[in-house]
Amino acid sequence: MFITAISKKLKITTRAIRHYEEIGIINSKRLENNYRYFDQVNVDKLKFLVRARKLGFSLEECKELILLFENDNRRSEHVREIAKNKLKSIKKQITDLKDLEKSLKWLVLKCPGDNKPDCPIIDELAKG
Amino acid sequence: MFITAISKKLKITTRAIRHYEEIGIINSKRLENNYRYFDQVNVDKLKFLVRARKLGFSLEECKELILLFENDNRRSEHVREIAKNKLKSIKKQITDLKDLEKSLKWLVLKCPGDNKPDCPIIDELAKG
DNA sequence: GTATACCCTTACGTTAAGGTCAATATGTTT
DNA sequence: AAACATATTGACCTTAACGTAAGGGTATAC
Repeated sequence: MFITAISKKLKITTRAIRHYEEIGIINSKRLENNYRYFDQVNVDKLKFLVRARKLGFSLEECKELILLFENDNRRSEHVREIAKNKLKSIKKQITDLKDLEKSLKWLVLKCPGDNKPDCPIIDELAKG
Repeated sequence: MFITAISKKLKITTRAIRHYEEIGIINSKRLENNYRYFDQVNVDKLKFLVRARKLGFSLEECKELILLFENDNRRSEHVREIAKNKLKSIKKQITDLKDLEKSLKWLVLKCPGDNKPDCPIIDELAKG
């Protein structure tokens, strides 16, 4: 398959695909005219990558996962460890964002939102 | 105050402070030796900025908030609108992350995490 | 007179792509 | 064969908020 066909199939841009190749996550063959050609193996890898990205893994992490994907001697504990770490960081992000949400909610609630300058939000940010 | 003193006081790096100045959010005076000098007004602005950053506002948003902070003719509804928009985007981020968390949790649970290659996480990412 | 603790500017690196470009390549009309 | 439309290529620019390093000035203490 050519790059545009895959990009449509996987709903990602051609630019993204080239980027993944540039940083060595995936690869492709070249035809005589220098066009990229993706065989089934490469398409499957790309599919894997897209799915992993959707699960929140960074490209670095995806790279690692693909190596495991391709390694028949992998240990599932290794894969699980990566997923657990990601889960941990996602949990932290959620906690942090919830804290922000709480503070912001409270401030928005306290602010009259009228045409006068007195504003508890500004006051809170400015307080000594 | 000099830049290092403030950075220690506000627990941010000197690089961050210079950056804020570079992009025109804050400003400072210069002494004869070209050192930055921050008077009380500038320190207060920086404090405001640091607090706003902690609440998750981008530097662009902080810039806007500081303009309102300094504008005695502001309307509190303007400030409230900015905070409400931020709140909305934070809520969306939380929802998205929770979805990821759910998927990952399930995968981690299903994976045996032993020394064998069979891994439901890999299978899930690779599935047709 | 040198050690150290500051301070300065310039400028490239980071994440994960998206945008834009000119230069080729291919395919279809005329 | 020439004109035109569409694909593809690599390369460089941009984003956010700094981090990091290089290379050099200044101030105080010992």
